Amino acid sequence: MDEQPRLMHSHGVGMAGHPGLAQHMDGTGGTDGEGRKQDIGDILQQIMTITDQSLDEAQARKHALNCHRMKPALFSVLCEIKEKTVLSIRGAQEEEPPDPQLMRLDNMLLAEGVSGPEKGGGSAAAAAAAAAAGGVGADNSAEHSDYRAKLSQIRQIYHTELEKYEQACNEFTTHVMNLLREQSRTRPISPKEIERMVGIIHRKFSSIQMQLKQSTCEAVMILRSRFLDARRKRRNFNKQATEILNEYFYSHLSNPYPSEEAKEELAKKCSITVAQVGPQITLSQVSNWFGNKRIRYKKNIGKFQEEANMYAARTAVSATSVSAHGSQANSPSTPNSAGECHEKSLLEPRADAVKDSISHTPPICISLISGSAGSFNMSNSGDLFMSVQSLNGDSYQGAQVGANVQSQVDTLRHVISQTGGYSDSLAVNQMYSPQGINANGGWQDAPTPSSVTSPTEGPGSVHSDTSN
DNA sequence: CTACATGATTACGC
DNA sequence: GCGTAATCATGTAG
Repeated sequence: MDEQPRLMHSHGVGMAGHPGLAQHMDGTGGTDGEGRKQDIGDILQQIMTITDQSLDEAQARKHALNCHRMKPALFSVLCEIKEKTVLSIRGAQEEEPPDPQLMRLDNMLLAEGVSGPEKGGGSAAAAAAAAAAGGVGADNSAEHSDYRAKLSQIRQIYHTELEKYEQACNEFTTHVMNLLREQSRTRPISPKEIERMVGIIHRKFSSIQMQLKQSTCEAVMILRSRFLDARRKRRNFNKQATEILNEYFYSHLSNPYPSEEAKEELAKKCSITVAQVGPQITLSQVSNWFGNKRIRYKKNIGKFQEEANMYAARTAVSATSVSAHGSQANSPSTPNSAGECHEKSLLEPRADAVKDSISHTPPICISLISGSAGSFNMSNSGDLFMSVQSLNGDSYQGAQVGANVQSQVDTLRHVISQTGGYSDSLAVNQMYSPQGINANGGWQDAPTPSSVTSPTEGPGSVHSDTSN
């Protein structure tokens, strides 16, 4: 029933609209269009008025509320209720302990010199890295500076990012605080809640910061591991350095444990000998070298026999020239290593033992000769010469020693050319067993033929320091 | 490319 | 902290 008229009405309205439009388009009926425009304008005006009115009204109401004498009390009550309901639930989470992971990251960044004071930290960390790698720290400055440069790069990026984050955090916090303060005029927002909100924002940003710290740490670790890897990279010592080390080793075969000073000496000498720009040889490298040498020599003496003979011969020659001429004019490296090191580091602490060995000197010489085929015995030659030198200093008859040595060298050469003559030595080994035992004492399990043959221990231990 | 040489590192004991 | 033994990883000669 109603349907019809309504439809009709709507239709009518629709139809009423259309003709107007058509008319307008036709360019006819302008007055009618003007009237409609006016209508729309009126409507808009009305709407605007209404909005303004309502806004004003709202403002007025808001103002009235704010100015209401009950407002502060009401507000505080509402706040209180809110605190009790919402905040108390979250209250437990409020005070979380400092994140251990974050602390770790912070500590690491500090240790690596990323977050510490400006320049010192970086180089300190580089030095630490170098120390960890077993280096001296002063060497490989090129690698060092490279490391430092990259570290400071990381550092810079880190600080820039951190600053950015902090700034963003502050901006956002300020913004939110303003917003909340503004809102607090209309809804119950206590300062405490604002504080809490700020806390949440800070936590969010600190989690972002943690990511930054984490990635910075990763970058530092990668850099560091590369730095260490670079150092770890093996480079063979050059021939001269190896010779110096070998000379020392074989001339102290009975006790191839250079003292700290001896190591320093050797390291210096090797580095100097490496006249080129090549890498310096550090103390730890000398230690490594001796460690490796000892173990490898011990494992396969046969393999090193020839080498041992060669160096023993050299040592003998140099020692001869030393004791015969009292100077080391020729071949700078060889006599030096045989001479200086012994005197300075290896001989001095064992002066009593050396004195002890005086009476044994001739037999030792014999042993040297006879045992030349076995590197172990050869080793004693070096020690022997060493003690001879010191004995010289102790006003032992130099001439006699010189003669002894000379004859040894001659025999040595002969024996070396033969490479046999080992079995003969056994008997003589017995004669100088103190020396052999010495060798066994300090350089114990050396499964050298001579060491095997060397018998008793009793007196040996007494003299064992001779070679030391 | 392979085998060996060799400097460096690591695990362990003292 | 040093030494040993084992091992890794690279250099080098063939």
